[in-house]
Amino acid sequence: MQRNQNITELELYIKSYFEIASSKDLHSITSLFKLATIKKGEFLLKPGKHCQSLSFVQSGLLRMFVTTNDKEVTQWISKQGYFATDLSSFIFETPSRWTIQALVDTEVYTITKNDYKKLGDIVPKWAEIEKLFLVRCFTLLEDRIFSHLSMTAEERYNFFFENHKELFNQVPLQYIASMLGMTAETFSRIRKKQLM
Amino acid sequence: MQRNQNITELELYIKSYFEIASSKDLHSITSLFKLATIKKGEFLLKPGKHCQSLSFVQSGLLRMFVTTNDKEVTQWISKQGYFATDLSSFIFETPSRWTIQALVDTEVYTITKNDYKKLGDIVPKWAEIEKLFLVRCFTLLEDRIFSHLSMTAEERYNFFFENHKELFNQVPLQYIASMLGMTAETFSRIRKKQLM
DNA sequence: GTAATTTCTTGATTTTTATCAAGTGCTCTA
DNA sequence: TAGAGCACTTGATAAAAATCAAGAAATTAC
Repeated sequence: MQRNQNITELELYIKSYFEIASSKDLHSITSLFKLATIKKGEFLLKPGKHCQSLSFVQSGLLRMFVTTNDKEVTQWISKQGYFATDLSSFIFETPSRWTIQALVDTEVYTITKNDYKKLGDIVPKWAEIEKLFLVRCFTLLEDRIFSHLSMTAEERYNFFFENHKELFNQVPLQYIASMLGMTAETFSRIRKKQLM
Repeated sequence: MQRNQNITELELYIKSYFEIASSKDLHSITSLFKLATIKKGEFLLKPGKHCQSLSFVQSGLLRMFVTTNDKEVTQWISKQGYFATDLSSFIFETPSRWTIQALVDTEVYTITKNDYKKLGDIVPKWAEIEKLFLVRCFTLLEDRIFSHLSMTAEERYNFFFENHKELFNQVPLQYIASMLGMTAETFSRIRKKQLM
């Protein structure tokens, strides 16, 4: 029962985005994802390693970041219903550039590279589903670039706040600041302004 | 002869990035792309339209941009060996967000949505090639976001200059400035500094 | 529950970048 | 070849954002 309920998030996700998938296909896909728990502070991926898995966040939060000489840059925070991986490393089997770390105890449905490769054989429409998924991701990144070309820090703050309110009291704000391309101080001042 | 030489760029591209494709597959793919010429100033795509085609630049330059109330934002400039399309519109058949316009007379190899759909049936490994292509694009965008999270305007200028020198005397510089997320004035000042 | 650590805020200051306003030079065209 | 439009530069100024330095507040560890 608990098990069924857990799998629901991932199934729901695929179902809602890819109507294309039949119930049978849906089950073929999700059954290859294994539930795992990552404790707060633990790492799902470290830079230089080959990323061997693709994870779907069932609950909790994962942060993807890079540490350069002087500073740490947060690229993305995956909340419930989002995926986390170093896509390039996962697909091309190159060394990973990102660190992925749990911000809180996090439940993930994880598929290994090996099982991932099987999907094409098992699920007739997998190629199509995968394509649609990748294009969706591509478009999100395109939008994010656009936000840096056309918006001020304050506009990016507001836009992100509208779409991810719940993160603002679950995540150290410095990480959101970094992800939006501003310092923690600037973030703090914008935040104050918006709350008044 | 001329014809053979022309097709080469696209074939070379696919060949060099996707070793996976056999000569036969290669020809199946490229033969669906039709050569077309877009005169300087003409449009390949206008916002609101459904993007019906994917184009590969054989020679010339295409600019992808958005016009908002107050300003025009250049998202990308496709030079020889690059593709141009509104990917989201092309795949999901939604209204396009971008304008794509030729900066100079431009030769493109273009495939229609209809023909594109056939590729999966004609080329056994198409799904794999397409996936690799999309992941490559995804990674480029990821890098671009990272550049906005971690670099100053000057660093972005230098990085782009290193990788796309030839654009600097082929394209109105204001477009490159916009694409890098800075004003034409800032771009001009950085440029002066680098030339001295 | 208290100390230690981390996160967040605030103020002062500097740096970066945008904006505004001219002016120069180039290119295309008639 | 004159002149109309662009594209680019330059300077002065304003605005945005970063940096530096304390402190306050919250969280974690003991």
